[in-house]
Amino acid sequence: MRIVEETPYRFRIDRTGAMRVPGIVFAARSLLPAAEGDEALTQVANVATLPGIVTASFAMPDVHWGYGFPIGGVAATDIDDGGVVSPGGVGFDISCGVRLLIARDADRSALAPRLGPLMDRLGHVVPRGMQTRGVWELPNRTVLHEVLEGGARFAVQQGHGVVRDLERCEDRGVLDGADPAAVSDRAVERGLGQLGSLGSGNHFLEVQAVERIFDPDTARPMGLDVGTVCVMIHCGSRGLGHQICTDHVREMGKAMGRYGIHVPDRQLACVPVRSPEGEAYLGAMVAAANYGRANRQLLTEAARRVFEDTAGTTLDLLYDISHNLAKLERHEVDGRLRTLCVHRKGATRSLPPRHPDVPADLVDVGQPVLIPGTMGTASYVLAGIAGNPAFYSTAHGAGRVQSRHRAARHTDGRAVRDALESHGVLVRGSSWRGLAEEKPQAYKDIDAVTEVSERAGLARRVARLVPLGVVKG
DNA sequence: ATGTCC
Repeated sequence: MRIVEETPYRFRIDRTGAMRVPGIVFAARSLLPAAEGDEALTQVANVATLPGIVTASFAMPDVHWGYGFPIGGVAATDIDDGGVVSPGGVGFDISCGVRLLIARDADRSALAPRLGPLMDRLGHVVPRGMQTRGVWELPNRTVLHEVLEGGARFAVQQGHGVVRDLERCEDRGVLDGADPAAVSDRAVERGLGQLGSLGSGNHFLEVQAVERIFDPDTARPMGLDVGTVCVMIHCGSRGLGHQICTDHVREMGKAMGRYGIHVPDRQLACVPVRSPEGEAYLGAMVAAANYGRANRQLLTEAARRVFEDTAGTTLDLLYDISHNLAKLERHEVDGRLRTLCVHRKGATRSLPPRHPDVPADLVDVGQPVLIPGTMGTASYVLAGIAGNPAFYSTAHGAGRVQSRHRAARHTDGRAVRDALESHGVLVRGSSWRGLAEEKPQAYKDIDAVTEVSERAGLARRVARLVPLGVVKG
């Protein structure tokens, strides 16, 4: 496999073999994996073989190895030209995403004396870790089905939030087309008790402060200034989404042959979007997406109660965005407007100014793009820009450079906590093993990832946020 | 990511 440097921030994998389109990697030499034989870049090339794929198999600056598709991958298929949908292009944690809340009445210096008690309270009320119960244990399947169909909108209707929250959610907090019948009994069982919980791995709830503004004219309407206190919530659809992915990968693996589809990796199981199996997956995926959005909404309410009680401040939602999702979108390809199934796996949608799906009061600046770093490092707010070449997508995080296993091999989670606290970041963890797996050294440099995202023409940096305290899944 | 393998 040959990597061609098109510009310092854009690399091309030329078509070979069964590839239908080239691979395009937005990165810098310093972020690019050791080119030949790299697993993530091989996955970029594998994705390029999928039926109906258009333009290119894209990789974002945080690309790394994943299940079938790379994490940090974007692939769009033309649904009227045999285009497929692949659960591997969404990921196991369907609708995993980020929301950012802004504290209205307390800046960093005002909050400082109360940070310890605040983190203690957050640590007490935010459910996290494997197999945890959520803050809203659903009484029965009927209510769960309402979550699957209504997402964050249903949560707000039930009193868990305010209407303004929905104006700042992707798709106003709910995607149409959920099909609870395509969600297995086992997925439902797993989903009943976990709504309003972080989970584990890289998921977190973090108290942050704006440390630097890159673009004041965009930061101002977003409500961000140096010293502004924020809460970032990163979580997904827990066991429900995981089970849906597992179920539908299995079904697609069996059905693929009937559609004459052959892929270079069985983890790329896929079927045409316009097929019974494809529609079933998308209906179940939308249900999980709505569950993930309701999950973040419930955790928002838990954080709000703590901030109001402990610091006397209200939390306003800046934006909520998923970075693991496939969406049917209209895009112009080769001069023709087409309906595409855009897979974003570890990639953030980033709509430009004046796009109709950007919240009305932010339409002049573009969609907020939320990019968390790893525990103890910075996170970023960016804004979508016109001319994004990857179906309006950009990076989603720092991106791993070490596997979980390698990260934890010679590291004690206590040492990770101590190092963070010595830098003034309060840590409320879930497991020592988990902290070791998430040590900052296991990830790429988030400053580099976001700088390259900007230089590659994917988005523009607005603000850099630093952590004050982290509740870790 | 995940009742870290039905």
